[in-house]
Amino acid sequence: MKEKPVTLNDIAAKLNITPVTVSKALRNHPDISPKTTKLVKKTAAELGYLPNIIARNLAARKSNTIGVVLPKIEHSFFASIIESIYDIAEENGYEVILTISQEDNEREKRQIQTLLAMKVDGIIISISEKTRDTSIFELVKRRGVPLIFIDRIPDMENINKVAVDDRGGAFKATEHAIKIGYRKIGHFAGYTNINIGRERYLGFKDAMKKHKIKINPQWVIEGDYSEKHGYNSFMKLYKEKNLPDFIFTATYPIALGIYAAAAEVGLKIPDDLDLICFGNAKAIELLSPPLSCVDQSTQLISQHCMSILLENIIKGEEFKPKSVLIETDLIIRGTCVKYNRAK
Amino acid sequence: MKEKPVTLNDIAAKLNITPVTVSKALRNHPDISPKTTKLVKKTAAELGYLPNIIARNLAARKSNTIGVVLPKIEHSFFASIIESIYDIAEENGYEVILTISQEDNEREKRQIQTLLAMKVDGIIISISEKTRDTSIFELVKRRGVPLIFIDRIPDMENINKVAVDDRGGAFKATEHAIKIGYRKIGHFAGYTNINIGRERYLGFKDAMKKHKIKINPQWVIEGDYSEKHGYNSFMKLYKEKNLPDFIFTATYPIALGIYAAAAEVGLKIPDDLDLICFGNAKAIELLSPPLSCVDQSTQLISQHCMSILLENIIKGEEFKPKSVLIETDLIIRGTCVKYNRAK
DNA sequence: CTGAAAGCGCTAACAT
DNA sequence: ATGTTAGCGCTTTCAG
Repeated sequence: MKEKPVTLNDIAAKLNITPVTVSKALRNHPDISPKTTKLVKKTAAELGYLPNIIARNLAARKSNTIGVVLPKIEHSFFASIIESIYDIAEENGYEVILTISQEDNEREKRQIQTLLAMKVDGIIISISEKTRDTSIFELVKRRGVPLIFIDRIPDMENINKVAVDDRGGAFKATEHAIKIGYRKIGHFAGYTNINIGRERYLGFKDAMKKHKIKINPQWVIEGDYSEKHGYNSFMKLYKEKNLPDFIFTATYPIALGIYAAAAEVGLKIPDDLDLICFGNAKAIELLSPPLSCVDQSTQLISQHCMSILLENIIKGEEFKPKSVLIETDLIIRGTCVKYNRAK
Repeated sequence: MKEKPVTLNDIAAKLNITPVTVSKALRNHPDISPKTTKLVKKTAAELGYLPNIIARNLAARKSNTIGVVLPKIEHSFFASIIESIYDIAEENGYEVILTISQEDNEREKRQIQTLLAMKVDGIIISISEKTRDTSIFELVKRRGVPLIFIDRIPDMENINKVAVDDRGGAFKATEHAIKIGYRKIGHFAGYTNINIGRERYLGFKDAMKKHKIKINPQWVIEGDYSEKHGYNSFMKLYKEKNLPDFIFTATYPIALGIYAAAAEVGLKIPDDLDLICFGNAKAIELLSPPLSCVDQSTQLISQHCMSILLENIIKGEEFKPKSVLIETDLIIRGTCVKYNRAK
């Protein structure tokens, strides 16, 4: 019933040559004469030969695969990043194995172990919001497996990383709000145990400090990166009748939560409450009003990430860790346009 | 410098037993005494042993991996599906290898070949919008690799599939528009060479026919599933001053394109043009007005899909193909609420 | 309960 | 230019 897969041996037998010759021919090894190579390839195609990648990887001690660990995929930032990673990997002849930690650091750890066990040639990771223990990353390094962090990066020395200029971007956004006239400014922050939450908060602080505006600590609310955080934090302040005029949010889902909450209680954006967020997405472009944001190029992140990782894979031990910082762009749409609280 | 990975042999040597015993102990084989098993596991942990999955798979002729081929990932429908697939796979001890065809049928074909070459235990696929040739799927079947199609399904006999009741859902949406009073109804369709495009069009037609409304062919525009299709098709009709009162779109990105185009030319939704789309997403819930839609449960799709596939993997040859049809729900939000063209 | 033998399908090094 | 030998690290019979 079930077709037995053809192997190197089958095609060798048919041609009265050895499997080794076939193997080499298939991989365009210069040893083999063009004539034989051609013949072998033709026969392989006829028989519907597909190499057993598992056996190949075992023998070659190389998997031609890179592992990726992302905290989420249902988020346009990560979805977009992984799409380009796949594209670039394919162009360079690599497979990719994606795992999703779901923001769970234990799961993340298990997934990294699995990736090591699968003998991936390199690992790309954006850590979960709960990750604090870096020992697993040290293990990867000790094993000599090239590793690169993107966007969400632990505090470690001598690592490859592609970070976004979170602090600078947050500064730009906050300063823009100040420049158009806002003073009562809040920040719905991400957890500050992780770089992106911390840096975005610092950028916010930098701008406030530069313009000598006192930060109202009640308006700075730390939480996760979700809509829920935005919704709940807004509602809390709303019930306390303690809303600021303007909020800078650490992610776009947080802003989405605010949109939903504001609609629910009948407050108008940007008239009653104005906003800007960190991170771009199709979803916020079509909001009403379209949400302004700090844009981070996922294209650039993926490109730098892959080029560093591939170089590291090729050079191996002698490769010196590289670090790239991606600049951000301020995109002003329907929010954060002008001061709306002329009381 | 680089740590050499510990193997079965290393831990066998240390314990003065054979690798075979170690191998069995690690996998809780009943052969081995609890005492030895415990000792082996302890030592393995101490040495930081990680099994070489490649070698294991080669020897066991089983990869414990399922392959997934999706046309896109930056689309909330697929992102959501793949997230649950990962979760369910993990619960059942399977790895997943995801590939993305980017709606390219050639790439899709290569990816399926790679998956076969990697000896995956099963394959889940949602075909690209261009796929017409089904020979590669026949090959998979001949090779005896369990295969299941989800959502986008080719015309084939005897296959596992989890489809959505596209026709019924499209009917519901269109009929709802008719019931609230619309008569000038258009449909921005997907390519009808693929089931979802075809079925959604048929559902639209069913409803029109049932209510004896003539379909204006100029208002039925076939295209891909993108925003661009929505934008361009809207603009075309707009320029011809030939817009219908109401449009049912085959996907939510198409509707997003219409929102963008309408905003550009200053037409108000739902007053000047009303809409409903097939497929739900966070992004459309927060539009202004929130877009009504036909909702398809990604949860259910993933669950059925995985349970059928896993059963097929276990039963092998004797398994009879299964087919599931997922019902849809009409979600009415800020569009498609009442007839707005009281002229 | 433990081990010895054999091999999964392929590739790398070394001949010829 | 082709073949020989050996082995990647593990698992599966089958013997003891």
